[in-house]
Amino acid sequence: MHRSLNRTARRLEPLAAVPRSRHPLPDSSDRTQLSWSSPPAATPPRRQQPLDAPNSSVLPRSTPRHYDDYLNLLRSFVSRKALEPGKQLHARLLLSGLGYNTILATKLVDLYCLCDHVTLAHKLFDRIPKSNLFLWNVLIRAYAWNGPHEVAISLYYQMLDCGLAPDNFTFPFVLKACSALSALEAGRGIHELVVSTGWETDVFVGAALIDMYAKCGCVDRARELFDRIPNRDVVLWNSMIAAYARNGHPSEALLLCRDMVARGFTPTLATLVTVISASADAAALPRGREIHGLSWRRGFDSQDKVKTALVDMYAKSGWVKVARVLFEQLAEKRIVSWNSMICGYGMHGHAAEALALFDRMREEDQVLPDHITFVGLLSACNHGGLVDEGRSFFDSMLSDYRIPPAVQHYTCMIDLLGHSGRLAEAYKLIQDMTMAADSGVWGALLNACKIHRNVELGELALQKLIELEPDDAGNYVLLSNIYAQAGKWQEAAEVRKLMTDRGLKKSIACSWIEVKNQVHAFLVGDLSHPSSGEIYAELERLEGLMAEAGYEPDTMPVFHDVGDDEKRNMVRSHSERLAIAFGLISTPPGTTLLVTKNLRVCEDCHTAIKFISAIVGREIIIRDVNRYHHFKDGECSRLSLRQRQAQRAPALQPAAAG
DNA sequence: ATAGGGTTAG
Repeated sequence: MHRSLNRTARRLEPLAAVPRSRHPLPDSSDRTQLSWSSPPAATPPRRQQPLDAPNSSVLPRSTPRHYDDYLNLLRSFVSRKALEPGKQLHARLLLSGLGYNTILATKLVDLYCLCDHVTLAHKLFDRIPKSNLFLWNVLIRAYAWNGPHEVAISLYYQMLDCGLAPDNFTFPFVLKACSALSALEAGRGIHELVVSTGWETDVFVGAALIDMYAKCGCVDRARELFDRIPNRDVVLWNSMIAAYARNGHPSEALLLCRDMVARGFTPTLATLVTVISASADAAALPRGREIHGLSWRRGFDSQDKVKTALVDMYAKSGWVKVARVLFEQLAEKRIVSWNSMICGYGMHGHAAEALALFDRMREEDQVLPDHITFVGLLSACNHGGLVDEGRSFFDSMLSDYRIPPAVQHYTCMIDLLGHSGRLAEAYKLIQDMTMAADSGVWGALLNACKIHRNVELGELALQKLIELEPDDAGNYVLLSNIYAQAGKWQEAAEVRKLMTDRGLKKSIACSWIEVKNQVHAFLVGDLSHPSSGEIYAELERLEGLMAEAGYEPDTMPVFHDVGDDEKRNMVRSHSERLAIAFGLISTPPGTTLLVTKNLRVCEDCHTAIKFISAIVGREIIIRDVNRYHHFKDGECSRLSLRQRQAQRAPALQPAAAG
């Protein structure tokens, strides 16, 4: 009836819209000082009476004028996030009899949420009628933003139980909580309701759904949804681009960005940061530079966030010096920038530079290191063979910076100790861990066991790995190699059989190189490239020169059940070699080559590429799944075992020189 | 009255 008088009608709405039985008030003994308590049961509230209507007992304090004053005050508190005045007003409202007014209470809940006092907000929420969708939205939002995210989802279900239909605000909030938890099942259920309530094509709801699917790893679902939304805006495009980027599809991210520009959308800062990071992940320097150019044309390149993404991109593409130049240009160096540069040095094996940069960061004293800084430092120590420095960083995390080491830090330490042959120490560290060791930790130990040919510990690590990830073929392959190296052919074969019995296949090695803006990918023994003839001719030419220089193929990485000649052929046509040979014949002499490989570079290729770099006089950068290898003049930036041992020798015998 | 996307590691 009075629906057309929206404002008035809302203010005057009857209060008892939610049956009390569904939301029992806590008993009175439980009430805290600030609770929005209803009057004691002996004098039940006159719930059917409009709040600010004349009432013989509360007439002076519920005049409309009074109400508006409160509302205006609360509005200003919300906009200023003024918590203390809000609390005082809360107390006064309790006395004034406006304690049941949904709108005022909701504003107060809103204020408490915005001031990070979610507990207080929730207490208040529990004591007021919940007929108001806005009230639910505000509280769900608070938990979605600040956690615990589970509460946001459970509130959403409670809201449905109350018979309220979620709207275009509820969905993005609750979906954000699902994203944070990677709660795919809950997200799917919410999606169903989105569809049946007709909100699927709303850009806000759509973006939230895309984000949820992306963070649960379902890029394809995200894309289906994206395609179904007719009127997309920039944020929706950005969400989909980010969905590809975060799920390991950098090329799709870049293509979609191109598509977006082609359709007349102007990239925003978020677009550029996302695609720059995508091209960093793809180690796609030409495309990264193209986007650098685009950022420049759009006037975004001077922004620190773009610049930091570029630091990361250039570092990952092998241009560490350019990254450093951009890093120095930053107006303000925040933790992300320091981390990008430190990690950039670390992954290229420039341990000294990484450590020096960390020292400078501490001297400048503007920002504190975080857990990522330590991942970077530890991996720098790892790639530089600095075991004792790594140990001391690891110890200082907690003692100097109050950062408890997380699983990743343990993984770095196991890697570091393990690579250096300190297997017992590594295993001891796993046993001392304060949390459960994950597959990364055991994987690091297993890898170390392979390098140092420790069969017993390797078996143990593999047992753990099979429990944790029974479907990962790589584990079986590693153990099989350990057995093979120890001459235990029988066991090696059993592991291989176990793997095939379970229907597992090793992922196929693939390497790629970009030449003139085009990606050329190669599989092992690949003959499909148009230049295959020239590629294999080049490899043969190099092999002759390598043999003269003293190169001996090591066929150990290849399984024992293959004949020697075949082994030799398999090794010589490893994908990284094909990519290098193609790079050599299709770029001018002296050009640095950047090859990316989806798995690790095998030991034999590692040796072979050292020879190649010397023979052709080129710098060759290989980015494998773990790190970067810079091959130059017959050497690699990845220290050999002997070099590592030489480095730590002085530390082991401090007094000997005396 | 309330809303969505972006950078570092693993």
